[in-house]
Amino acid sequence: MLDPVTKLRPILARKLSLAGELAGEDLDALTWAVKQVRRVPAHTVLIDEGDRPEYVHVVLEGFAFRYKVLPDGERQVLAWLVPGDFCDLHVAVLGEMDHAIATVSESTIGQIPTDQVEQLAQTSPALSRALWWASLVQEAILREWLVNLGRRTAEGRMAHFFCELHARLASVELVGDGALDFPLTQAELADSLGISAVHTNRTLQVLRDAGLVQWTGRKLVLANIDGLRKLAQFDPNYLHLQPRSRRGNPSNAAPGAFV
Amino acid sequence: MLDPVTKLRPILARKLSLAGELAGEDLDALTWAVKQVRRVPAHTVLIDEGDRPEYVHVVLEGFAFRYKVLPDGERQVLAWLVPGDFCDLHVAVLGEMDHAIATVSESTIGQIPTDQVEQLAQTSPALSRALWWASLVQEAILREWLVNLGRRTAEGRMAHFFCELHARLASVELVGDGALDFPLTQAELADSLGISAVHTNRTLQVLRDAGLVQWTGRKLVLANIDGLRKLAQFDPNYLHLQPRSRRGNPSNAAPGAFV
DNA sequence: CGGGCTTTTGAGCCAAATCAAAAATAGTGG
DNA sequence: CCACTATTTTTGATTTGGCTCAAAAGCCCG
Repeated sequence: MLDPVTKLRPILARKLSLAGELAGEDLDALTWAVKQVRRVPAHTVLIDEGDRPEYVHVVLEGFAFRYKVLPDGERQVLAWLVPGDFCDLHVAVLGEMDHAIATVSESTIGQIPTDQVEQLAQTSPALSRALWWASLVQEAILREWLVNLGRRTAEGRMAHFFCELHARLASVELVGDGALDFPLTQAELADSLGISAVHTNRTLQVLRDAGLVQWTGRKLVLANIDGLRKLAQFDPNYLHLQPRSRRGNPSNAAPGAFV
Repeated sequence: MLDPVTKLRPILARKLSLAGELAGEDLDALTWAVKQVRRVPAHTVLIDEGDRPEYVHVVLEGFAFRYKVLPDGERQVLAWLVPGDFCDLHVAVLGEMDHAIATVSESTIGQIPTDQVEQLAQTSPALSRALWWASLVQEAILREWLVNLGRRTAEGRMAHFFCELHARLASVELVGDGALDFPLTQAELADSLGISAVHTNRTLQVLRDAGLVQWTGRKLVLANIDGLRKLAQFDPNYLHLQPRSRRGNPSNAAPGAFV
């Protein structure tokens, strides 16, 4: 279980540092704006379609996911939200939610009053920019998912999903030598990849038998990341994780940088 | 051909009025910020993956589209940009483009220097909010497309695409009794729907034979919108086009409102 | 009127869906 | 700690939606 006081700030810091430099005071202000830290059971709806939330939610521990359910009952997962991710930074502008968000695993969720976020953003351009960045990266991920569903086979989609989650969790230091938390069922994975649950199972077996991944309990091990990346045609550029000044490792970069 | 001076402002006005009230001065400021209005041929790349654009592009006439191309040559269209849509409002925050944008038809494109947009947004909260709204609606469309590719059949996808385009063009007053401009080839439609060109053709025939659509030349007629909406399970909520105070037509709404 | 797109058709094939049932796991309460 | 459920995973058999390859027909436009 997370200790709100000592762990909240580091999580926000790790995440937002990816957007660029951020002053300590800005981080403090954001940390203090988190009015509640709730412990939420697995499979709990945090925000439902049609809601007009008064709080911005931040995932601090555990996994949550965006999703939509069609009239015929089909469900599509739209995004996975991992520690450091904001759930609904900008709903206020749109008015009401056009999708729902729920936890998969038991999670710790921070809540910031919507108006306080707006106020903070107005006070600090750097913080505003960092929150923007977080929001735009989520949009970039959405675009890549569209490519995933539109133009990759089941194997490619799954491999891509694993690579992305690995990269995202690694960026907030939640990967211990290739092993990451993976509290999903195969049915939930299926709804993320746009394939059936049965086919998800069979596709998974292919990746397993090829020695690419191991999935035991709620732990996922990417046993052969290069193989997965190749299979997935994975290019992490869209995650915008590398410092903006150093993209593509140009020859004039300092040797050893970012190793 | 568009007359920059007399038509630019109305296009921006129609689009941004959907976000809520906007003062005349704000619109003027934005209009004046458009430094260039370019006439661009069909099939021209406006911004490429990896670019760091100095201008924000606005479509004034014609259609453009976002897309990504995979190493194996597969292409996925990520979004269609129609008159009033901004192409790259916020790339500055992310640094570089993770996808490309090109025209399909001959188009008129307005260009606003990136720093001027930022400055305008800082000066006018209302304008800032309107631009935000435009950006977030594009994200909402992206989410719905994910549902489309993940959980609808080819027929449903195509019907949904037609319904969406109709709604979007109608919102900027570009639909004349069910007929809309549709300058795509079937191959481009295929890359939008995540299906093959051949299957696109056959799916189209099904919709045509069912009397749902007519597509001749570059004009598309939705002959049976209700039928299309049903087939597509189309719910326009995600476009966030209705005034925020009046969602779902509650019983206390004035009779005849929004007819 | 000819050459390059775009659309259409045909035939065969394959990836993934569906339906159904068995095996394995994970919880839960006694 | 074990029996009893409920969920999750796995397997099998069959069907189908959509893909590929290839060629023909239709268009547009100089």
